[in-house]
Amino acid sequence: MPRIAKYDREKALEDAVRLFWERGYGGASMKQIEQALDMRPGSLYATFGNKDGLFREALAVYTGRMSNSMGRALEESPTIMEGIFTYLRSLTEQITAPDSPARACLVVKTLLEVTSDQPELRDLVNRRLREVEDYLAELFERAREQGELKPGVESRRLARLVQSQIMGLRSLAQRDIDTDSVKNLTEDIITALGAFTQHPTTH
Amino acid sequence: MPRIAKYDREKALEDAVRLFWERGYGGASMKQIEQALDMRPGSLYATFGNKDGLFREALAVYTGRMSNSMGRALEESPTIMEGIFTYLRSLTEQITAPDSPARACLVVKTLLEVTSDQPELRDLVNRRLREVEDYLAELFERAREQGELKPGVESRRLARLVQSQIMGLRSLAQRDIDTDSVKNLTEDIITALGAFTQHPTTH
DNA sequence: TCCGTTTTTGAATGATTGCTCAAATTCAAC
DNA sequence: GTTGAATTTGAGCAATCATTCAAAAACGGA
Repeated sequence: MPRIAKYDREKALEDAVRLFWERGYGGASMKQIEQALDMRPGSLYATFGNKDGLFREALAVYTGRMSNSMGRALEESPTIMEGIFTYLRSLTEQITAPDSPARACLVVKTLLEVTSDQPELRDLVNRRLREVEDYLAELFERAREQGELKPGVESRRLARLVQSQIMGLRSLAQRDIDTDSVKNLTEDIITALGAFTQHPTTH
Repeated sequence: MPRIAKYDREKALEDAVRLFWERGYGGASMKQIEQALDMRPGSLYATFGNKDGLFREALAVYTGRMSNSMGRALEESPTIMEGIFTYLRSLTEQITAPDSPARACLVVKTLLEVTSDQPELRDLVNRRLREVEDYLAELFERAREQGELKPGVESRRLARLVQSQIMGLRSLAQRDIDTDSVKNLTEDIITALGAFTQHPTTH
């Protein structure tokens, strides 16, 4: 067995996430990818197949990180709804960090970028977003059973509402706007979601 | 004075709005623009300068339409907050129409697409979004004075919240999702905003 | 040290990008 | 008709796009 792989696959994918997150799928050229990952075309194509393949793997890394972040917030919170609010605050800290490649979500950026002549990518991001919706719906169904939600609240509708809140928060945060305004917005979103929770939101 | 302009500028801009709205700025190639507007490169560049110039004019047409739509909703409503809710419902009807080029907002699509090496475009969309924020803030300041808002609600924060709601609504609607779910989401957003209004939301 | 396999390199591919401009066309004025 | 200015045309520009592949380099095993 000769020659060990010089380039760490994980390190390369981290760089890819950063570049795609900052510039989007179409906005990141292979030349820029070569620079960011410090790899030559031959190695890139041998390792990831093509630009699509690299993007898919980078997207998987990105969504995995986001899931972990939400999971951690839920673990350290006494109730599900408080876990959601804790996650929103944690997310706000993350995206307003000075070294964040972008504040908007990479999945949403791709959703808004991709057209009907890229059906594979389109289906991929739709699948990811549907998975998040399903996960949230399960969470809120448990929250409902535990009396955390007002009577009559549908868990799946609340799931889509919360997903739209995250999309809106992160898209607005992509504006040229100061960090305090983003944090205020997060608190206002939590307040607004209080219309669906049994007990008034704490903050 | 010879030769009258064959191509109707307004008609061309309408086609440009449709194409850019569907495919985004970078996703619409000049070849596709030539087809959609039925114009040859020479006419295009003579009329609009370059791709940037065409996009700027198309964006102005788009934002003008959106402003009109909100203005109409506010006119036909007895209070400001009801006008906002009427607008949200009207917007939902518009974007779920089968011939809509996209459900997501063209300005937000551009905001998430544009990078730091396109500072003019970046500034342009930020300016437009700031204008909407300012307009909403004035509206909500009036609403506050007329007792439509709960005590302590800041008009500018509410303006950014509502803008983020619209961004979230339209971004989620861009998912492969049925019309009824979008309409339900709109109602849930209105319910959520009820946390800031003096009288409970009607629907 | 040499071998054999794998990885890396980077020049080159054809297609597409936004854009230019000389030539052809069109129409009002006469 | 003829003229003359404005508009339209479309071939063609250099640059960039994603991608390929033969050659060079790198390294474990002998």
